[in-house]
Amino acid sequence: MSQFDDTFEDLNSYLYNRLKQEIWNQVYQHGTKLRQEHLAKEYGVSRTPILRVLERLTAENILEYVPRRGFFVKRLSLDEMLNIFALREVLDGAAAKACALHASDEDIEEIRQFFAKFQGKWSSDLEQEYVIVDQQFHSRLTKLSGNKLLQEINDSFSINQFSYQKGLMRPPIETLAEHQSIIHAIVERDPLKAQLLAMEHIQKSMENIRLRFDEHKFPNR
Amino acid sequence: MSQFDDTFEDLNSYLYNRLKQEIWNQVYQHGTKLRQEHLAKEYGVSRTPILRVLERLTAENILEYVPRRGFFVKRLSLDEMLNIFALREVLDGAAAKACALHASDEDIEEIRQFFAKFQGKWSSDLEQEYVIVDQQFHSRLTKLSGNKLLQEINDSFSINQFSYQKGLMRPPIETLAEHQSIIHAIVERDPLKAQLLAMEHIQKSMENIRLRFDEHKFPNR
DNA sequence: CCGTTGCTTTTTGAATGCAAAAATCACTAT
DNA sequence: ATAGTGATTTTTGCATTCAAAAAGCAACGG
Repeated sequence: MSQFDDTFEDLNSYLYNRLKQEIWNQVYQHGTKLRQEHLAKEYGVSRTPILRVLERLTAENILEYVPRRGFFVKRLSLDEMLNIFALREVLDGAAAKACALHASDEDIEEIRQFFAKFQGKWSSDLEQEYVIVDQQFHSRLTKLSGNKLLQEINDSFSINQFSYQKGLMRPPIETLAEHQSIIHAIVERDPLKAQLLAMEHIQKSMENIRLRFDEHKFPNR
Repeated sequence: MSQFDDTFEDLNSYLYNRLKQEIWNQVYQHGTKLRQEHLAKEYGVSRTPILRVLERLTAENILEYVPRRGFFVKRLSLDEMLNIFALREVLDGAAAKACALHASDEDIEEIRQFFAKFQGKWSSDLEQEYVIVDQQFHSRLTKLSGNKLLQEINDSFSINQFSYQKGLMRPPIETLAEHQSIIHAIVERDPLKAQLLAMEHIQKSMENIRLRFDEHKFPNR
């Protein structure tokens, strides 16, 4: 795995990946303060390399830094969540458009196969797998757009972490159809259509968040 | 100025702003290696706070970090430049749309006045001022969109630094008209039109970069 | 019972020290 | 000259230290 390479290559990026992963996995809850000494002990290093990582994750908007107080796992308000989706709308739109324009035929063929295994009946296992493939699909489109900035932005600002949280996803049946139609537009090399469909796709997810929030006031915090 | 507040508030953000500014002002050329000791002496501090800042600017894509080698002022290739504009196209589009939708009447009135002083004849002074106002205009739209993420992204990834570099700007006469029509669409509360015009506006700047690059191979090594 | 005050402990911010890697330079041999 | 080699200097990476700020806590008074 690439995580192992990082281990030997460079302590800094190893710690970075590890902490980011643990935040992702909710080892540290939203709002938690990350004490430097604690992390240092946990990872068997001193505070110095920890601080570098904290600084970096802060710049990526995954942590929040309050001078003289410390670093906290960022807790997202409804507004911030909606902002993320408003952003994803245009980013994923741009990625889909660029794919339709620039991706190679082989890459497009690969995309076409992405959801092949989800044609039959749904099972609980399959639904779980779908969440992963969904995420891979979006990240693949971003990659194939050829715009590295798009990738970097998606990795920052908690965008990916947040978008695929448990409890926020729409039912696969809904989103599968949307994914298929985006793929279709890309296969047809119709940039505008791909863009608009990708944007609608995210808009609907955004609407979903809004609804859930209104209902349960969110089981978070 | 807010820069002064930062000075007294927090060494970290003071150093951050200062170094960022100096990179902006080309005190350190693209590609230059930033030696920690040198910066520490320059700013009269130790390497520790410097390192934090370097780490942060790296996450913002303004510096490049090579393990065991150091931090370098990032040099942008043509592709990276075009990527920035491809991104700005959708970001500024989203901002303009959000303004047309959500900005208050007072804020819109303020925007309407932005380019009032550029109605008459052009002078060299006025052209210089226009560059500033241009930048303020775009950043104002982003702010009024109400989406903080949009602002943060524009501040990161060298997007703003790069977009308003000397030598990349189009003639004011061209862009002024485009700015006016974007403003008009916002005043009319026409989100779609505002979005499309903003996107076209950036597209044209992108085309401009491409042309310049073809011509002179760019006077940037 | 709650809030305030002052003391103790914890945690952060920044400087310093030291080992290891990288860069530089001088020297040699081709 | 040029390429290659080894010694010296510089620079980075990480640990440690210490002062200053913040958090925690206990005694006190309302």
